[in-house]
Amino acid sequence: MNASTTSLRAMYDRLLRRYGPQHWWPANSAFEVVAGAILTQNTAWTNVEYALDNLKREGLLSAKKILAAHPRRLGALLRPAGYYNLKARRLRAVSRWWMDNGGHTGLGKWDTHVLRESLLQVNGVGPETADAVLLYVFDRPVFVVDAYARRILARWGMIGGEESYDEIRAGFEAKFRRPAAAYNQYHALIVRHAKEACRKTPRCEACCVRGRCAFHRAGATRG
DNA sequence: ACCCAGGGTCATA
DNA sequence: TATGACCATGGG
Repeated sequence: MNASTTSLRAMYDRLLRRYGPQHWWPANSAFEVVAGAILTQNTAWTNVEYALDNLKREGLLSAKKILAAHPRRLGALLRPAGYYNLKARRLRAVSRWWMDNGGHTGLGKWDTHVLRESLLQVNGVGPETADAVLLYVFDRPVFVVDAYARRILARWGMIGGEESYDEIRAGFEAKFRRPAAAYNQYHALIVRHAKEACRKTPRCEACCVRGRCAFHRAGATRG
């Protein structure tokens, strides 16, 4: 991570001033965050909401109910989120993990590193999903490196863009040591900024690594 | 008709 | 270790 450009603290202050607190993760329970983290993999959040609404309506938004549900039925409810067969399996896997380890109460007592390694053993949970759960479910001070964060850090000149997940994460955390609340806020602000700015300006400063980003390519929008 | 979205796994070389 | 195929829907 290249610190020669803008400081992470300065960018954080600017984003917070511009957008205000973001109140993430949108959910009514800890397990809903876990489910959302799986469902949002490479998927627009609006589609995830449809699937989460389906689960709620059917009373299936808990680890226990998901494990008890027929895989066929679970898949049908997840359909709007895409990859629904895959995600049905992943949701089951993470539900099993959740239940076997005492849910929010039991897992909450674990050391952060141990918790992360355990999450990574679950099929369908990779580094980003694991970090999202650590941060938004268990309030651990970790930086979630999603596609937006990668693009923005590249746009800010802090990374080249080709670095590994763990490299970016470690670099960020080394230069921005804060309580979990700040990492929570930062990640949410990045997503907010990337989405918002990218849809309103011809050459946004949020996600365009060089020149126009994919969203602004000819034909994508009339920007 | 194309492009994209809050990734991860698995097979192959 | 590192690429590539695969997973699939809804919205711009």
